[in-house]
Amino acid sequence: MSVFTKKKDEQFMAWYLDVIRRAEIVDTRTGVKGANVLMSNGYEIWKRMQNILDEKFYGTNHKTMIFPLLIPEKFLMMEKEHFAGFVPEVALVTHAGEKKLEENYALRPTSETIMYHLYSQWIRSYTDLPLKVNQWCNIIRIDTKDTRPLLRDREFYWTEAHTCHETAEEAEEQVKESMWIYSTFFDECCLPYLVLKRPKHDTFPGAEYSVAYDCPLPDGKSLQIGTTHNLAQGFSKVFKIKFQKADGKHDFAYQTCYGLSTRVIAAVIGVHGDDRGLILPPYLAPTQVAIIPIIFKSKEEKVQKISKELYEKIKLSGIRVILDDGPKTSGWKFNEYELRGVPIRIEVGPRDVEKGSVVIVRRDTKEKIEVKNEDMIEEIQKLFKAITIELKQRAKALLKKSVSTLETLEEIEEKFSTKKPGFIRTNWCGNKKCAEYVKENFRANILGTKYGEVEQVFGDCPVCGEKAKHVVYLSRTY
RNA sequence: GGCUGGAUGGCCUAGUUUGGUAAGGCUCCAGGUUCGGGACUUGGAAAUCGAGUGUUCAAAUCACUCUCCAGCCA
Repeated sequence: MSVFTKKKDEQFMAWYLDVIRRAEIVDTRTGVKGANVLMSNGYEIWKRMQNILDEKFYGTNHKTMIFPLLIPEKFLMMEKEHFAGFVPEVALVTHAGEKKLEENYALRPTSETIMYHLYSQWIRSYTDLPLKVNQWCNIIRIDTKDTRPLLRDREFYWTEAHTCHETAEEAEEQVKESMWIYSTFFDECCLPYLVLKRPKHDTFPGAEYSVAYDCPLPDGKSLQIGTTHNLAQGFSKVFKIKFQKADGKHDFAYQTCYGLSTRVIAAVIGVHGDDRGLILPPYLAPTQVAIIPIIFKSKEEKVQKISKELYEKIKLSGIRVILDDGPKTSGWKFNEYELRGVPIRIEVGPRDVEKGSVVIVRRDTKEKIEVKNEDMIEEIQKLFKAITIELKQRAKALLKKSVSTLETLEEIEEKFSTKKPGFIRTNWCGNKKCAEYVKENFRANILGTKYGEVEQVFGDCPVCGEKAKHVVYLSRTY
């Protein structure tokens, strides 16, 4: 059996780039760095993700809206911290053709400013609260030379939700609700992750605190796949989102926001793929079942006919199925659908037609089973569940394998000198200087402390030797 | 931000040292034989060599400028 992709285990990035190109997830040949085509296979995955999330957003009374792409530059400057955090990477529209504009517009790097400008006009009374708005859109951040398709782009798609509340407690509740939405979503994507409260110096510009979802990748780095921020009244005071309370007094809204992007696609691909290509969770896969007729000369008619019948039957049951009766050889097709991560392949050959059965092959385990035609639909449904469980178990195993608890600087240094360091769980004094030391010496970040769980410190800060305040997680990040 | 490479049919690459008819593989198209793990064969299509300027009888090749891409480092 020859190998059709690069070795994932040995050169992860080369494997990743090879696979997303060949599986037609993205095409980068647009002439603009970091702004790529999300091709049908990639977009269909994103669409499934949108469906899963939208169901949760609607179930929790979020409204969907779309705000403009163009934001007055002056809005971005209103919140000083926010401005400082984002401006270096903001794309500015300064001209219409040759003519200079009187006022510059930013292409949204994120929508806080434009949304909150409107919120201040919409909200008058506590009866207008809570306000929970989600939008699906693209955003532009010219932040880096070091772009990687889906992992770090200059233009990408995301969901951003922005909420306003009457009290700090309600905002805190909203943070938890967002975490429920995201966590259950990541679970459905079969992703492993840690939920970490970011240290003060790595908090979203303008926010009170930030919580992030960090996914381990098999190459020993981590990927931030979502964030939730408690904004408190930082923005509402600047944008004057003010309301009158039941007791007649006035207050500024307590706000939260949370977002996640097409990066999640990269995480699914990176976590689950193998040397043959993608492995997609059945509920995300654009195509769930591929039927491949095995044509032999003189027996082709029967095989074609049965394949077609089975195809219609599966399609009718609501499963996303394709029948590939094209001229390529069957071997070619096997490899192609494995590359694309189709969870289940059905082979229909003369032998099967004789027996009134089919051969079903699982993408995740490569296991082949023979199933009677009449049991086929039921078996497919069963396999979807089994594959999902298998992928979740793999995710869990990867997370477990990725975290190592270490106490001394020497141990940490040694771990970071290995090929796949993963997450390191250790103690921290809370001092920014020690975080900078980690950054400079290990090219790693202090991601933060476990959210919703106080972990007992088990030693001193490995960097400065002072008494530790927190148990934190470090890793190299994308 | 710094350094180092690179840009030639849809894709990958040769050709640049020493200026002179742009070559090969993959893919694609047509036909024939095939099909239970990327088949074989015959024929065909497809490139103003990243952009611009210069040198020259002549530039993919030399010089200068620019753009974009990749990798490594900060």
